[in-house]
Amino acid sequence: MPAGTPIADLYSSPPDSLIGRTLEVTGWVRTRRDSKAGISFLQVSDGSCFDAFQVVVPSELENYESEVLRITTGCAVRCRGEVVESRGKGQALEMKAAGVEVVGWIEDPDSYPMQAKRHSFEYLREVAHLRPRSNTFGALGRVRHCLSMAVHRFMDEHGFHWIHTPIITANDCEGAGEMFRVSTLDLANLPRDEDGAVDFGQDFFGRESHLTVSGQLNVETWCSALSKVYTFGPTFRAENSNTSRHLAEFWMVEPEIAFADLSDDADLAEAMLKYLFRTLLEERADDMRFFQERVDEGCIDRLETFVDSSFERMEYGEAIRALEQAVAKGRRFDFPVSWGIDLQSEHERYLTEELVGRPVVVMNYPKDIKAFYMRMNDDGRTVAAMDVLAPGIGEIIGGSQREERLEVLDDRLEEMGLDKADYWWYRDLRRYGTVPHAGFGLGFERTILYATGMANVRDVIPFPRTPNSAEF
RNA sequence: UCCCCUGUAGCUCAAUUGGUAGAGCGAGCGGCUGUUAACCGCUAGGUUGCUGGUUCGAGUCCAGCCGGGGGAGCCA
Repeated sequence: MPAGTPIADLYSSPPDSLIGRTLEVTGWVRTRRDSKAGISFLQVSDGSCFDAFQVVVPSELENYESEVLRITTGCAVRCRGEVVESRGKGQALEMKAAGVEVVGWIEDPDSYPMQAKRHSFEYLREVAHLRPRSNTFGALGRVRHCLSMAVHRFMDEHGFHWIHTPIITANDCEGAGEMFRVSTLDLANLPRDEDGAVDFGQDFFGRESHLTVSGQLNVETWCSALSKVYTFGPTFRAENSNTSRHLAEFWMVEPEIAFADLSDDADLAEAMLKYLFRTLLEERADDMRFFQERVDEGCIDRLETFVDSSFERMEYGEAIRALEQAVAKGRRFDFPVSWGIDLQSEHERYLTEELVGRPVVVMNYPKDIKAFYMRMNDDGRTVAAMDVLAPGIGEIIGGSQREERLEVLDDRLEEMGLDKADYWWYRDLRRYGTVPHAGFGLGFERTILYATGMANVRDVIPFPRTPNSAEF
């Protein structure tokens, strides 16, 4: 019982090669329209491309009255018939059905959650199991896949190796935010040590373990052998953050390159993003056209401009000066601007949305606001860190050159009150054949937001996990 | 975690200063048409998120709880 010819194939093949052929189309009915001239029209979608395919059903079919006229939005069907030139406008080809089998009915059409009408994204989140059947989410599914494959293709073509860094980590030293605990202990009856603390020695791994917040530390080890590596997988943050750009479970691309500095890192970020967006424009033109028409009319222009222009690069110090100049001209910010501050959302927005008008890379931040592993610059007060800021989204990439000098790294660990012993294998990389290297993390969902003009990360991942929300 | 907004039919929303609910879309039926966001007519559909309070009377006011959204922080 194989599926029918993919509808994408019907649209990508020359019409002449299809006309006159008898074949099958399988999918879900988007709409049914009847003509009392004795025919019905079914728009059948199988998700292989944006467009549905029109099936013309003559009333002569033996199940026309009994079944075809009862077909509603959402029914699963198998249609067999001859491909003919369409007599109507709006499509070149259509199927003249010789048989229509209703494979799956809609139990109660009146309460079917995915009716043939516009739905709000908020509503669709409540029916995440059915929302893939909508135009928008079908398009997002194909776009997400396209970008995923483009990540791997870009990396592969540039000599990178995909490293499957662990999801579970027993290192309590990743540093970036709250972590989800992984445990097999009986929560109702926790083992205690003599001090009354939970005895994690009895836990599955014999120590505390968590879900990873980043594959970076692990992937650095493989970078120090295979030179060009990356991770691409889920990461987890137990932060209680409730915004349109945060998820508790999200996907991240993390390249790491050896014999490289921050400038090489920014070059890589630029080349990769351009490749991703160029691929998207080429391979999912149908879906992007939809986003342009219904979601964000500027999305295609934005990507085309991005692909054709170079990154705007800016030193942190320059960014501060630009903000101070804006203040001098009367621009108001809630948070005061001075050298040394971490940029607030409003500051980032100003830089990328107002000052530059497209993504901007801010480089070399004050050391006190950045992580221990970022490389100390010669000025002694900044580190080789970079953030790529995008309009409407904020930070889409965070990266840095890593500190490859053991003494400097140790100083930083001490300065930040971290225990060297916890980082023994990370420090080993600096003891044995250490090398300048750099990398970054690209937020995959935020990238999709930027590309499509969607406004909320919960809508660009199939099953969003956020505080208090893990249905489905 | 903090601040703001919000919760009425399957969905999107309306309901004057508190007087016990309406429309559009969707659905069902009928009409019309090679239709395509089809169109026209009729019909069905609601214990107004939950609990309590004020009042002669609560969708409307108050308190608590639950859910949704936006923003902040954290970051990707």
